[in-house]
Amino acid sequence: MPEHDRLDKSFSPNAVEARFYELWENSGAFAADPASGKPPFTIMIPPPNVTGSLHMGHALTFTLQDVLIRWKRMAGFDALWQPGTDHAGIATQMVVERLLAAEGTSRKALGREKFLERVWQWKAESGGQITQQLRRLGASLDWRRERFTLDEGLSAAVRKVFVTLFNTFYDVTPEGHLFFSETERMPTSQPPGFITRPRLIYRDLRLVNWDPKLQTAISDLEVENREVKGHLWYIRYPIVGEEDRFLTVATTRPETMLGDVAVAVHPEHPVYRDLIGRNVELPLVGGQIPIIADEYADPEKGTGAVKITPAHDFNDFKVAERHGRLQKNRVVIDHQGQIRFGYESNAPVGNTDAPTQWAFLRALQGKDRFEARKLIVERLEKIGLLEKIEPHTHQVPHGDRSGVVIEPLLTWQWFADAKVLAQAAIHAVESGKTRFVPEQWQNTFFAWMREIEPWCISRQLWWGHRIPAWYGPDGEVFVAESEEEAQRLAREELGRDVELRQDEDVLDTWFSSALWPFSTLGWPEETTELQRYYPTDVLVTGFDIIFFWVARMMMMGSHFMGDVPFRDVYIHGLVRDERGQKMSKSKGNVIDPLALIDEFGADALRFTICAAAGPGRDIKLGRQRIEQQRSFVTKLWNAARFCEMNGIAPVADFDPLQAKHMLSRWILSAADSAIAEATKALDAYRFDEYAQTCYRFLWNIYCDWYLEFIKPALLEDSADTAEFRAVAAYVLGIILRLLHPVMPFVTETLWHHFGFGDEGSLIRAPWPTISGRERLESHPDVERVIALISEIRATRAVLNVPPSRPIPLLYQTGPSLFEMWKSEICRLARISDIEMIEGAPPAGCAQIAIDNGEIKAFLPLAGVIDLDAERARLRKKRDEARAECERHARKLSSPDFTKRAPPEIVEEVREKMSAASREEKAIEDALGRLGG
RNA sequence: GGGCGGUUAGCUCAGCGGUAGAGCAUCUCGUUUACACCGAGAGGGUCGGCGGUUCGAACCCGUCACCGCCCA
Repeated sequence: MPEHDRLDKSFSPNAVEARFYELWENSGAFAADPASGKPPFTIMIPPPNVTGSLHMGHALTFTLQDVLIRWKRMAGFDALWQPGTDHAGIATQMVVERLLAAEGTSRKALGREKFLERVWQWKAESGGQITQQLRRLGASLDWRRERFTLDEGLSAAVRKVFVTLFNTFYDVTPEGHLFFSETERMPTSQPPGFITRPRLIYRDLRLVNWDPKLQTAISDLEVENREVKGHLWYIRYPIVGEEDRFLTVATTRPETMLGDVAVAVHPEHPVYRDLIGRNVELPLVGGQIPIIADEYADPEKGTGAVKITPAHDFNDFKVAERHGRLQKNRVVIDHQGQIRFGYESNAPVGNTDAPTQWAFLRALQGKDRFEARKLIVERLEKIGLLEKIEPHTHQVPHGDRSGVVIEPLLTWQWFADAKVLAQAAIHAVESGKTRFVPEQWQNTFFAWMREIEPWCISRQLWWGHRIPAWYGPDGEVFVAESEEEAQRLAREELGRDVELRQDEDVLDTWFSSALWPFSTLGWPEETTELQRYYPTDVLVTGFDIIFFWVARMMMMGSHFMGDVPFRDVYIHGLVRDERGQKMSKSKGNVIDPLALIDEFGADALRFTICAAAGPGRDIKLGRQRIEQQRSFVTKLWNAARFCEMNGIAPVADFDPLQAKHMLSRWILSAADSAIAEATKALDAYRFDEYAQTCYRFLWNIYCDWYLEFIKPALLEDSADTAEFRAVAAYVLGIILRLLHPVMPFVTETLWHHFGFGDEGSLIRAPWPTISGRERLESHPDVERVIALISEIRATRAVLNVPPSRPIPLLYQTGPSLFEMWKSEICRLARISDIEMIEGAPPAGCAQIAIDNGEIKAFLPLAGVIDLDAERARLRKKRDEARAECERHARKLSSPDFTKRAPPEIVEEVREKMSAASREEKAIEDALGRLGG
């Protein structure tokens, strides 16, 4: 053992964590090495927001990833764990805007350029704190390769992808196959014939989810539906040409009536069918709108008639599209969520003699949508067109960042044709090129991908990748990777130099994240990294992120790389609090992983997470659980301390195959089993089983039995002592290596302390392998001794013989077991002496039986124990044996069973029955001796 | 309304066709070369209900109930 201080009485994580982390990082232990010649193993982290700070969800996902990467690194792979952050367009812009507001200024006051400077400044000062926090967790990311989605390289990839997709057209063959054609110079004014061939990225006037607070489009995924208690307002629309006849519609958003273009009823509706094709007057606004037939109108809902407002409702938009002649762009609410007539192209109709309420409408102009709702309802009531109001609970879309009600808004945006891009990704999962673990998540993936809507990729923000599109004087679009290139295209198409204006908008952050698995490796350059590490081996993430990351990375990776971005997608659960509640700031049940690390150490947190990470389950975590699991870290520490005190240290050329003693062979064999099980568990992403295997082996085998068995030899220096020490050290070395992926700090500390290797070298140590063919053999003798000692202990406990009172043990026939293991039995079962007896045991003995009564022993306790208690104990055991015997007998007596069940099962049951019967007999004998 | 997942010992969860398991908690005993964040032991479950398939079901199928998510 190296010369240094003894291990402290307890492990102090805080004293070693930072030091080891630095040691690893500075020595290049985390670094992937493309030149290594080892097989690669790659994990890309789904990049966290640059604004983010470490929460329990991160702690979970990064712990699992770190376990995998450390394991593979030890197992001889060239492990690349690619770190980085994304620029989080909305979140970051909000953070900086808040700062500006506090300084009394604003984004708009600063102007775009100054604002962006400010954001970069913020990023330099406070961005990416999560990368520091991940170090506290022990995450062994290859920091030298850290990337940011707005890096020059990644930005170039974004531009390239955008331009390429813009210039990619697709067609569908009659067989339904997609094919793509790229052209670099497709004139904006497309010749006829090309018009039917859509681009993979295009600009379109469509309804999008508009966040009136942030004033940008957001994607479907950034919208969350919240249940809201609202109302259903029943509004009467006068039927044209009939006095006092109305068609009543029910709506949750009365203010949108200003933009109605029709009323729809079900084509088969018994009452309304005759109204189809006629008109109603649009109240307040005036003018006539048609009554149309559409199955969207559900006869069961409301009145069965629905108002159609295509410019402000997704469903209505589709209805209007089906009825081509309807005016689709009748916009009455603007980007700030205010009433705005004449916004785009339309104004109130007001061209008939219907009672248009001009003054009222003028007063509405510029009013907030919710205030307008109130005013409109009041006015309708006043003129007698409000039939009734019912309370109504419904789902209302809210922006997940801003928290305000989303307004569907008709705007020009850029879209990616997700439907087409999804095809290859769907196929990859169908064909097993990418595998979900647990498998059922593929259904979620399929459901989303098969129904996917066009992906709105433009955002009305400043922080992000500016859309590489430039507009000419007459609105011609030139999409290019640079302004010079756009100029060239413009010159080519227009025949002259013109002034170009770049699109003001930026791209959705997820657009760049989707490229992460290859853009970080240097794409579009053909780097060695790209060739070596793509496709990556596994993506580890939560199910809430399947659509955001998994789906989009799959789409982009499949399209641009021609292969999936990852082979496996491991989906873990969500972290919840002890009671199963989702952690949220508003509930106040958030736990800070850094506080837990401070208190219990990173190893304890990591082990707790790992042990709880069963497949397809959410993970309930709280302080208490970590406190409990910390005892395992302590157990390891104390076992090591015991070893240290007893001069256990690695023996240089120790060969486990040469170990002679039965105990040595038994523990080495058990270690082999633990290695095999732990490795198998990790291979199957069974983090819980991996943790449990290590736990059991260290605690219930190594500590509880092996160390206990060898204690006397350590003390007295017997012939076996040297071997026992060597084996103990060897097995400790296995334990440290097995546990290193999940508990890197304590294991690394002990590794060096015991002289297994240099300081900080465990991370590079080889993953343990099974030591030899016969190691997985069984060792019935040791198992029997353990069973015997356990039986004696149990008997003593039930009979209230205190451990402080040694008692003798008698045995009848001569298995050498008792002689061979005499001292162990005596010590561990608190036996004073072991003696062989001839003939029947003396009266008043308690009987110990193992191997179904094959091996018997007796505790002569006459006068010491309560014979009634012993009788009761034996009767209970006998009844159990008898019941078991009968159960088996019943089975065997059924001809159905013996005829139809597999013979080996029948044989097994027969075995069990006879064993139970022998046991019953043995106990019966003992009872007889006790006269009961 | 559609889909997915869950319902097993007081708690947290394994097991997913051949006699119900672990950890924690509870109770009893215990200072024995580390460890009371410990050691030895014990008690505790008709595996959500009902049907079905099977020689045999916690496990497969159907159905219902309750809980939780996701999508409309």
